[in-house]
Formats: sequence, structure tokens, C-alpha cells
Amino acid sequence: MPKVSQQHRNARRDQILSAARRCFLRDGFHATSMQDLFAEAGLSAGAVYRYFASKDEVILAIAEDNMREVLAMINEVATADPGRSLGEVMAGVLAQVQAKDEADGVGGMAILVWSEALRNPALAARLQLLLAGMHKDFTRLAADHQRAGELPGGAPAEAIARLLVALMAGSILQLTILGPDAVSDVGAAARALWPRPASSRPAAGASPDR
Amino acid sequence: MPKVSQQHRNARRDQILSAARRCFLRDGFHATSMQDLFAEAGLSAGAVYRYFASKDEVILAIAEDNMREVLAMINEVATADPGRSLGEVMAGVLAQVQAKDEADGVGGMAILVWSEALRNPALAARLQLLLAGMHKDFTRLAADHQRAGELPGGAPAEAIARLLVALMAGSILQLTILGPDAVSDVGAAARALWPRPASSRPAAGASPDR
DNA sequence: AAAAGCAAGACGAATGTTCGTTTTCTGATA
DNA sequence: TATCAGAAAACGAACATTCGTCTTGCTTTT
Repeated sequence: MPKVSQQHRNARRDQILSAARRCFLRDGFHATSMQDLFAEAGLSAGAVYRYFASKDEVILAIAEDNMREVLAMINEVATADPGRSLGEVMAGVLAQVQAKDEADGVGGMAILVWSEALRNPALAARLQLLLAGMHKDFTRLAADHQRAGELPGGAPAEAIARLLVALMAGSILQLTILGPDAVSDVGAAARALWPRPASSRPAAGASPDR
Repeated sequence: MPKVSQQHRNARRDQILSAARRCFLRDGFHATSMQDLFAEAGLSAGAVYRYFASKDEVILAIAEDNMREVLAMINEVATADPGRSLGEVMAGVLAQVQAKDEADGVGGMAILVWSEALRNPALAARLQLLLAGMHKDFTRLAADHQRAGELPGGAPAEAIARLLVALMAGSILQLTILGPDAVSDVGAAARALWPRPASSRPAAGASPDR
């Protein structure tokens, strides 16, 4: 017989996780002490340890959330592709990442995760999955645009997708270290480098809106 | 009057720094304790603290070395450009980064630095300088290739350079997390996307080798 | 050339603090 | 009343750093 409702438990867990996210974004994983986390969450040590067995478990939960969000964002923009050029699609993804970073610091958290993945095998595996997911979406995107004659066929779509994944990751770094303007530049460059092809099949009526 | 020669002091400092690099690459900045560093260097605590006032100072020294090396690498390959296509130049830089990473883990260290720069303002400033340096080199490169008609003129060279910086950073991430094959793909894609233009001024005899 | 003096490198145990985690106990709820 | 979430205190371990002491080898003096 639980003493509290399941939704109360979920609320507590979210309370801990959102506090942890704030702490981690402020100080990083290792410079955040569990005491910092207790204070930020307004809870005692015992309460937090009732929901997470260790600090690493909190880190993993936060990191997984962040990676899930990034993948969902890319999947959404890259998949729901009307007749837009590759450059427009990439610029759109970048704009969305930038907006989300402003809202919840998704970029800074991504960098923390990259660094932590170097020493944490479980996290490294998840990060590889994330990159594989991005790679898959971008491969489809690249193949589509190759078929439309918008991209050269000289390299496999998989290779071009790797380049696009690198573009995303590097933009997140620049977004976090240099600010949003740098990322706007990347978007502008992408539009210029990969514009709509001059001659191509109509590719279904291009809806001009969003 | 020093008791030991200057080169002995330099040797000791290098001994500490190379031990620190090994420790940091193995465990990260914060999971490496000073005791770990003492053991790896084969020195006492007092000896290390004679050369560096604090752990942060060691971290800063290592990080600066790494950033200097990265910038030198890019500067070398991107500047000494004969008549190669942009794609070939980028693939060349990537290959060099990959080789250097295999030798001394420059990629992993870069990721540690990115993460640390989020909380360390001094390091963040240096990282911004590094990115600015890369951006400068790549801007010149992009402008050259725009002039040659190899790249569209629709975007300023500065914006294209931002994209190339992102490409580099993202490749370093993929190199470290996924391994060298991913980066080879990026190089191949760069060659395909930015080949030598079909018609252009001869641009000095193209050396077929390397 | 030999010996004495001395500045500075190196040592490593000890410091107080802070770490992540555990244990104990209380009070509210079903 | 029986149960358990949560608070609070406490745990040993590990942390970065300091400090008093020894050691070393150059400089000066004879």
C-alpha cells in the first residue's frame, strides 16, 4: 500500500530532475554536489535517495532526457520535409535547436553529456544511439536530395549524413560558446550552399508556409 | 641563483604536464585527483605544487596546449593551399586531426575543454579565441574558393566559415565517440560536395600528389 | 682545489573540508 | 493502527592544499 499517490511520486521525481538540470547546467555534473542538489530541490538527502540510487543515476536520467529531446527535434524537422531545399531544412533544424537552447539550455547539457560519455560507458552507448538516430534521419534526407539532383551523387548518402551530423554537433558547440549569432550564420551558409536546384521535378507542390 | 638548471625545471614541468594529460584523458578533469596526478608523474605533492599553484592552473595549461595544437594544425593545412578544392582541403584537415588524435588523444581533450569552458570563464575566453582563429582561417579559405567560382556567392565568406568551423568541431565529436571511420565519411562527403570546379582559371599547376 | 654555506627543490604526512551515501527517527496518511 | 515518505544527522572516504623537514648541488671562501 503506497502512502502517496503515483502522481505524487512522479511529481517528486520531476522536482528532483528539474532541480538537477538547473544545477548541472550551472556547475556541470561533477562540480555539482548532492548537497547542492538537495538545496536546489528543497528536499532532504533521504528524499532524493528514495528516488535515485546514486548520483550517476540522476546524471544518466538527465542525459537521456536531453538526448531524447534533441533526437525528437531533428526527427520532427528533418522528416516533415515538404519540398524544401536541404539548406532550408538544416537551417530550420538549427533555428529550432537555438530556440530550445534559449528555453532550457539544451546545448549546454549536450556538451556536458559529450564530455561525460568519455568516461561513462553507459552514457557513451546512449550517445552512440543518438548519433546513429541522427545519422539515419539525415541519410534519408540526403538520399532524397540526391535523387532530386540537388546534391552530387559522388558520395554515398551515408557519408553526406555524417557531415550533416557533424554540422549539427559543431553548431551546438558554437551556439553555447559563441552565442546564437554564430548559429544563424551557419544556417545562412547552409541555405547558400544547398539551395533549391534550378531545374528539378516539381516534387509535390511546395507549401510556402512553415 | 637556481639550484638546478632552467632546462631541468622545464623538464619537470613537462613531466607534470604529460602526466596530467594522461590522467585527464583517462578520467576527465574532475575525476582526476591531485593524488592520481602525483602518482602518474612519479612526484610528490610538494613538487607538483612548486610548479603549479592549483589544479585549475594545471587544467588551464593542458587546455591551452591542446587548443594551440588544434589551431596550428588547421592553420597549417588550410593556409598552405595550392590549387586544391575546398573539399580536399577540409578532408585534409580532418585526416590530420584524426592522425593526431590517434597519437595523443587531441579529440578527447578538446571535448573535455568544451565542457570545462562552460564553467570556467578563463577557459571560455581561450576557447572563443580558438574558434575565432579557426573562423579567420576558414573565412580566407571560403573567400578564395568563392572568388574561384567554386562556391556560391550568396552568403558572406564569414557565414560559410562558421559552417566549416562547425564541421570541424562536429567531426571531432564523432571521431571521439564513433571512431575514425565516421570522420573518413565526413571527408569523403566534403570532397563530393565541394569538388574542384569544372571550369575555372588554372590556379597554378595542380600537384596531383597528396 | 677543497670545504663550507646556503638557497631552493623535493618530500610526504597532516590539515580541515567536502564528498556521496547511509542510518535513524518522526509524523502524516490510508 | 500500520506503513512509509521524508527529514536530519552522521558516516567514512577522499578531496585539494599546506607545511615542516630533508636533500641537493651551485656559489663562495679559504
